[in-house]
Formats: sequence, structure tokens, C-alpha cells
Amino acid sequence: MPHYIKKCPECGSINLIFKEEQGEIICRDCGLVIEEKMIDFSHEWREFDSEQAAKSRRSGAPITQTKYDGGLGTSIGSSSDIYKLDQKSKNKFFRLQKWQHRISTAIERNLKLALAELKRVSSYLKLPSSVIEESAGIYRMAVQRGLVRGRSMESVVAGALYAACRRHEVPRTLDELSEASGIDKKEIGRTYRFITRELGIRILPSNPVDYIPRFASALKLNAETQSKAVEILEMAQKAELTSGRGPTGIAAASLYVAALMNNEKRTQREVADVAGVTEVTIRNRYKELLKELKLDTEVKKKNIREE
DNA sequence: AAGACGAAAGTGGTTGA
DNA sequence: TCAACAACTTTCGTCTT
Repeated sequence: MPHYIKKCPECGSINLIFKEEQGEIICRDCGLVIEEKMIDFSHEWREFDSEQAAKSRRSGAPITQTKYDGGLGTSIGSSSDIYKLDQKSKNKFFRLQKWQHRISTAIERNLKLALAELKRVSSYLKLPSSVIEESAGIYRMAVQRGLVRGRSMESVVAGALYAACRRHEVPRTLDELSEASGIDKKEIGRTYRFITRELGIRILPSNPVDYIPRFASALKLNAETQSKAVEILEMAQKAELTSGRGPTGIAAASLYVAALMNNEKRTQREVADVAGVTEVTIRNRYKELLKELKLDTEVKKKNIREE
């Protein structure tokens, strides 16, 4: 928890919780997300398997994926030594140098541009540096495997970012990525699927719970409602209402129900907007929730009390 | 007038032959 | 590779508050 944030600007509470992985500071009392995506305090790398662990634990200067050549580089040297060579070797030398120049300028120029774009988009979305590093790495692999060919650089950047967000459980919807990058949502989805498949990146299905704090904050719902929504969500998961459905829709419906139950009613429209789904989807999920979880009695009780 | 509800038709993606 | 299919959206009419 950074020292300069002491209390919640909304309710004055000092009961703040810092969620490192999401890079968010959240007020426990009113649920306000005070600061998103500030500084990331976690390690630059997470270890998913022993192979990566071996690569990640290192000594020496950190290699950063966000420099186009990783901060390192190999180049065929300057021409200061070539007087030692015979004519044939000289020709070879120049040929190699020319090729190196061609290849590296092509790839490097691409990487430089891509990384600039990546930084621009991720700062717009206020993503933590661990996610940026990861997406830079993904992009680099994509370039090296020639997966960018035939696709716009920007869309691959967006796809890499989306994949990195998912890996780090910092969910951003495709709509948000689309807005930040100016790339069509479908295009991002396509390249995302393509590069994750081609690079063999395993992505966990995103958990609806991860969306709750952000949506709740956007709707200015208090923490009580928020935890109620999480409760409902967990019940829904036990009742197997969540598999195969869009996570945002379920998260939105849970929030909607929780808000109703806590007398903090929001319209379906409002909830739908922040979650990026339609009212119809909320209604469908909401109906299922009431039916399967038998929450209807509670909601009715609330309604009767209001009348 | 605004919100909630539901039916019907359309869209894009997954799956299985 | 194509058709069936599930989830979700769009649109629109009706009912409720």
C-alpha cells in the first residue's frame, strides 16, 4: 500500500485494501476504487512452470521486454577490422552486414512502433507494468513467428494486451480494449484467439468475480452490495449457472440483484452499460438467478417492505 | 415518461460430422 | 468445410410504476 494514500476521498474511511495483482486500492467501507493501476509492486515475472522459473530467476541486469532488443543486441561489427580480410571475406562481411541491417531494421522498426503503441494503449487503460511486460513478450514472440504478417500491427498489440490481461487476472473487456486501441472488437478477438493458439498460451477462463469491484465502483454501489454480489456469484457458480455464459453478464446480473436486495436499486440500463452487455442479457441471467437460487422470496420481501 | 419484461429475428463463434 | 447450435444482441410491442 503506497504511503501517500491514507483515506478514502468518498467516505473518509481509512479501511482501505490494496489489491496488488489488480493494482487497485479499494475502500472496504464504500467500495470505491480509489486508484487503479498505479504502481505494480509484484515481481516482473510470474512463474508458471519450472522452465519459466529457471528463466525468470536470474542475476544481473534485468532484461526488459519493453526495449525493442531486450536491452541487449548483437550486431555485425563496424568495419574497423576488415583490413585483415581478403577480398572474398570482405565481400561476405559487407553482404552480412547489409542483411543484418535489413532484417534488424525491419523487425526492430516494427517492434519499436508496436511497443510505442502498446505503451499508449496500456497507459490509457492504466494497466500495471507486469501486464505490459507480458504483452510485450507475447508481441515479440508473435513477430518472431511471423504471425503479424497479414494483420495490422495495432490489432496484434491489442490481442497481446488482452491475452496478458487475462493471464494476470486483470480483466478488461474486449470493448475497453477496443475503445483504447481504436481496433474493432471482432478483430481483437480474432487476433487474440489466433496468437494464443499459435503460441500455445494457456488462458484460464475469466472469473466473473474479477469484474465485480470495477463494475460496483462505476455504479457507486457500497461495499455491502458488492460483497453480496460476490456471494450471489459464488452461489451461482455452485449451481452451475455460470459455465458457458459470458462472465460479464453474470457479474452484471449478480450486481443488479444485490443492488435490489440492498435498496440501492440501479436500472438494468445502468448496469448493462457499465458491464458492456444488454439489458436482455441481464434479465435472462437475473431470471435464472432468482429461479435457481430461490432468491425471489428475499427480493419480494424487500419489495413489500418498500410499499 | 421511464423502466421492466418478453418475443422474434439476426449475428458471430464453436462444434462435430 | 459446412451445417447445427448456443449465447448474446437488436428491435419492438406491451405492461407497470
